[in-house]
Amino acid sequence: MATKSLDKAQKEQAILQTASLFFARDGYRNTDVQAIADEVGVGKGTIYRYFGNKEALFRATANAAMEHLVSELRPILTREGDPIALIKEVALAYCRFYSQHPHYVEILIQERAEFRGSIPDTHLIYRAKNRSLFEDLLQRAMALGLIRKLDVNSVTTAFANTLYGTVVCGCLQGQSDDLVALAVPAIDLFLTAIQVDNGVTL
Amino acid sequence: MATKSLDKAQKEQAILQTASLFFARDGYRNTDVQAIADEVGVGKGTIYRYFGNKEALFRATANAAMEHLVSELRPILTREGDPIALIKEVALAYCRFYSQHPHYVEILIQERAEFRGSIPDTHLIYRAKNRSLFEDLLQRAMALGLIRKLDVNSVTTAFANTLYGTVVCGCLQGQSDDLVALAVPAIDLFLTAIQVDNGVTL
Amino acid sequence: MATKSLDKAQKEQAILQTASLFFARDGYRNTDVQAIADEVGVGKGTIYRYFGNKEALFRATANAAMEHLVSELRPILTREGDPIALIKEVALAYCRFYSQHPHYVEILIQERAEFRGSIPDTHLIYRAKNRSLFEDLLQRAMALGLIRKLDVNSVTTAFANTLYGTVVCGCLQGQSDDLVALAVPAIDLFLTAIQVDNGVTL
Amino acid sequence: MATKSLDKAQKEQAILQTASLFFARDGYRNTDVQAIADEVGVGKGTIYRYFGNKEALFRATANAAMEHLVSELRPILTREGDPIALIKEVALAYCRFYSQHPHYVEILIQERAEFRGSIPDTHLIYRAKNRSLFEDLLQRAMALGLIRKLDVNSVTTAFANTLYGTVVCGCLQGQSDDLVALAVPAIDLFLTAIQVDNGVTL
DNA sequence: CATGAATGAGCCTTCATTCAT
DNA sequence: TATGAATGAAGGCTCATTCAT
Repeated sequence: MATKSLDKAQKEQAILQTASLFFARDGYRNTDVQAIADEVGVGKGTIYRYFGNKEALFRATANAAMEHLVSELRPILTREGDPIALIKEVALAYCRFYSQHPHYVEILIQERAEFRGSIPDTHLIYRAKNRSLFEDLLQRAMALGLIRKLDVNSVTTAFANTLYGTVVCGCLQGQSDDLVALAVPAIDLFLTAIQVDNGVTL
Repeated sequence: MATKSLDKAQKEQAILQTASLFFARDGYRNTDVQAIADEVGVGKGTIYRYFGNKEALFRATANAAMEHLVSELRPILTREGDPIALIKEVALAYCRFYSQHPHYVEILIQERAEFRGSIPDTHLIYRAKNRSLFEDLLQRAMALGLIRKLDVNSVTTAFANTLYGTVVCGCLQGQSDDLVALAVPAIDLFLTAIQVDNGVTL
Repeated sequence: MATKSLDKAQKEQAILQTASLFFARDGYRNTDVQAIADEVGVGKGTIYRYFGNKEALFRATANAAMEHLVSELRPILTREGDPIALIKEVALAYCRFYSQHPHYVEILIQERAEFRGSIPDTHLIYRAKNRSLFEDLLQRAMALGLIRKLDVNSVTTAFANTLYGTVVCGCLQGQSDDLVALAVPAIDLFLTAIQVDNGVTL
Repeated sequence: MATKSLDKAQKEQAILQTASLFFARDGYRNTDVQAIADEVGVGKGTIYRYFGNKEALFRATANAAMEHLVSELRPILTREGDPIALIKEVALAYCRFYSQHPHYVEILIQERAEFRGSIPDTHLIYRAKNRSLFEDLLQRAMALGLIRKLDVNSVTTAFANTLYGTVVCGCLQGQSDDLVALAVPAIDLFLTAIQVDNGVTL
């Protein structure tokens, strides 16, 4: 055949892709590196050559998942426009992302389960790296008088945790294909709570 | 000596307790049943006699954790009084519980990681069994005109997911000893959102 | 109940009986002493009190089987009458015995399989103890001129091995309920061969 | 070194050979796969790679034994010449084979003891596959008027069982190095019985 | 005497990782 | 550079035996 073998980058991507699916479907510990190699069509040694060991391979999949997520959310977070609308939009995009890639949720759970404590959670690293963008949105909304004076940090954490809880529990309950619908009430409650004129001081 | 050895129930509890800590600290797959036996001071065979196999032992710890949680929340959920106050109280109790028993969070994560799909998640079974009590509180509050007309089911789910996300992410970030403080903003946002006179229609 | 528990001898017999069936059905190594105890309805400790250990229990079943066999064959071997007829009769009785108690065949195989070499085979001990009775029959027949001059020892061994082979292979092939029919041709060939007037010198 | 390690087929043979000896000497259940690996000088994993599991390894030894036996008997069974002489020759070869490889007898016993019923006995499978060759010899002898009119099937079974009984009992009695001498009387009795001019109708 | 809970040595099997080709 | 055969540490589970009650 013409392209008998993929080039290095393509092969790495193929391994990552397959590993991701296997880790999500079978769990980290139940996934045999050999099975990934067989599925991709490379030797087991190649995987070790590319990724060093099983743990590193796994982490690479977790990172790729988060990179993927960020690549979808960043454009929204950095877009001009009504901050309230953007907050809603990014929240929905977050849910839609996991709805389209439910195995990423499993990856996050697997990571925590297997490596709890030994290294910082990839999910939280990415949250930390990007939360300032979300906080900027809140600041902007506050400056425009669209939302009440709130502790931006606490509210960001609360919202992030709410979305996380919704996505994870939704997937656990087999509603991964409808995470958006599941999240809408939670998002609306959040927006309701932060907006002005509700006569309540938080 | 008087109490040379524990009675059957005590021994079972001791095994469950130790298993719980080991599973939480090392993960399900990284925990050697022998290590649990050694720590408890019984033979490995005794553990197998009591629980059948490693998986059953693990599930027993997950169940015990949930029973424990329920035993703390039920009295609040079934208490008379201001529903809004009770909602807040039960949410705080939920967080306090996990703050005091952070390893239970790990147990839930481990369960999902290892047995995803093969059996319904213990956490969700318990949530399902007890959610009607929470919904009753919302209904009561609604009847009293304390909160807006909302879809009780959706709101319950949203709130449960929020608390779950807060607890899990809090533990992941090493803030397990202060889950209550972490949750307060989220709880207040929720209460703000559902209460009347905020001029917003959900 | 009146006879709440069996007396010592009865209990020993019951254990032996059950052990025999279990060892034959499941094999020595696959038989759990606990299972025997449960089936008999006694404590496991009782079995150990009566028989010492699993191996001794097994040997006791092998011995009982052989005692049983001998108790059926002896009367024939020691009976007066036509030696040729008695030879045939004892051979048929041997086969009939195993046809009626096919699990004894398994016991013999199990014994050999598990204890090969470590102790003399029960089956062969009994054969040795009783072969002189068979040889007496041959001597008698020879003295009466009914059979040719043969080496009694060799012929006895040859016949015993033939019957053994027939019984064992018959059972292995699932023809344990018809060992007699299977043996008749072999027995007749044997009788034909040893009798006079066949013009052949062995 | 030139032949640093054995090639695949050689290694498989070495494992089979060693396994065969261990299973025969210690019994199936008492043989530790690790011990075989150590003796052969390979890792335990290698054995599992080659044979899958302990049972399959065992069955492979049983099959190899039978293939070996057949490879020795077939040339005789298919040779031209005096059928009576060939019958005697093949019988002697059968005994000589087990005399030279007495551990194969143990393998057959072990197989039956451990797997009774769960799978057809290897020994009997091979007997079934090759008995027609022996029956052909009998037919030929009958056609030539060398032996009486007999039921070929019954006689074949009788003879096979006789040889089996002789070999097994011979080995059990520690006479494995002289099975041929042990069998000669039985073989001669058989040949005497089937040949013509003995004035008896079976 | 009888019991059966407790024990722990023993063994099969898996799979991450290595390294000779 | 790619491969995949070989490795062996690790761990789940069983069950004969003991002994306190």
